Amino acid sequence: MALRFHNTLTGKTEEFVPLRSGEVHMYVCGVTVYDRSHIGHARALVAFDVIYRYLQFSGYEVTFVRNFTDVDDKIINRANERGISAEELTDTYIRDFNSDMQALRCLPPTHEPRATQHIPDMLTLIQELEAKKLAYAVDGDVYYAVDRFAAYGKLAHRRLEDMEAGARIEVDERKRHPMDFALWKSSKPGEPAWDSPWGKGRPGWHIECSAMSSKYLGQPFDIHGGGADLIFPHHENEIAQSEGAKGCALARYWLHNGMVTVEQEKMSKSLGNFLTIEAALSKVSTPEVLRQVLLSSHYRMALDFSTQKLAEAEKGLARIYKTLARADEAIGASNNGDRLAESAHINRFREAMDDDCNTPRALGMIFDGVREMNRALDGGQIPEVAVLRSEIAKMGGVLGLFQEPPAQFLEHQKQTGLAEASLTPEAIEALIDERAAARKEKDFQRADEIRAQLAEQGIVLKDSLTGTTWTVR
RNA sequence: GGCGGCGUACCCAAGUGGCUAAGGGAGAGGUCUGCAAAACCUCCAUUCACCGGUUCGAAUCCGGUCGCCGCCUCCA
Repeated sequence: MALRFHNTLTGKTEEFVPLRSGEVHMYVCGVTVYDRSHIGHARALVAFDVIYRYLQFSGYEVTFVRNFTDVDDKIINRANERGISAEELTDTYIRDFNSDMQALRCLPPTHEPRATQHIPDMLTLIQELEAKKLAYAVDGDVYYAVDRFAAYGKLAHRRLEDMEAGARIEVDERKRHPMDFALWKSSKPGEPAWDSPWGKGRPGWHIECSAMSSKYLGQPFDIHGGGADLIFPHHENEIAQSEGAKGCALARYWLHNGMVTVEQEKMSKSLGNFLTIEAALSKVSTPEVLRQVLLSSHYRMALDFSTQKLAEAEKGLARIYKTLARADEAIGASNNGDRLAESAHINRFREAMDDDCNTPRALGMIFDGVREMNRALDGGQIPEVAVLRSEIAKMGGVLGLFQEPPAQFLEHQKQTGLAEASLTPEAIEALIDERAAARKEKDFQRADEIRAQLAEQGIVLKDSLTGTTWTVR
């Protein structure tokens, strides 16, 4: 089966055929850097990171562009509040963003352009629109004339007339049409400003994506992605700008991820229910746990975030890593199953991923593989184990999961759990020694007392031929 | 008001015309163990919000009802 994506533009799931064979050009809307990124951003970033990885896995050469919006009202206001420059503010949050991305194992895109570094490209584009009478200037501002673009509303599947009816639109007398949007805004004193044919000012929000996407990817390009909340107006306006100016399509496949909700409500600052990536990561033993949660539901569905989901993902990941650790021990460092032909697992994984990047189904395949691997381990079938181990590594590579050495993951989880318990490893070891002595004396009553005592404090003992080891919870 | 989506077991979550409704978590029993843990095995939805219809056959298509969510304003 061929790779298929759900395309917002057509409302259908379609086979993916890139413009140029073997190459994919993809643009994803990044973040506005005026604050820490939250788990809603993480959802979008991870979703498209997996799509990026899977396209590469499928043999495509991918050019992936993701922007930083580093000029906008929120940035200016926040910088003023703090008495720092907009640039200082955005530099700080770009650094934080990068560290979040690294933690979440998101691969760096091919290009990460910043809006402020592409002002001339935007000015050129606005002038093209003005020349085509798709834009008009009023007192140093420039607006896009939506009713001059016949296809306006085609992405969001709305008609201009319908939007006016119930919409909460601020009436701006200077606009020719209530839905007209700013391409260029005149600046007040003290605000970041660039020279333009219309006087000092700064770009509107949507124009940067139109300018930067075509600059790095050409037009049309293959895939344009972002959160579902960007469909209207942001992406609709990008289409109006780019297609209006160039007379050809902007992008062919429009992909949108679903929103993250908390207790059934979308995260937002006003509701006070947003959770930063940093805060979410502080609740888990390793960042992969958050990534696992994010990939446990299909990228287009709404995802209701909860600490329960984190806990379940933590257990699921631990199950996988435990098996991988067993496998690595059984196989030994030298041996590997890479040379062996791909088996049914990889093919079923591909089928799941080909189906609009169905990561929950793909994870199901992986858990199937894990069970099979444990069975092979129990049965001492090492060659089978080696093949499965290599397959799971490959599938994990596409999802950006199971990338840690298993022993390291398990140790990490142990440490995290231990931090919540009130015991030191030394104290635990001492009790284990005492228990070992008791067991040697066949004093099982005392031995069981120690087990129970530790269990009460969340420490689980595991006896084996080589001695007793412990884990948390 | 317009547009879009969702409602599947105790919880999470795939499946969108036809073999036994994936997978994970929780729970129950078993194998193993001095006892445990882990792992494995078995069980855990004759049923997919509800009501009609189409069909040889529907969770899946069509119509309607109820409930929830998102967008239409800055938003990933």
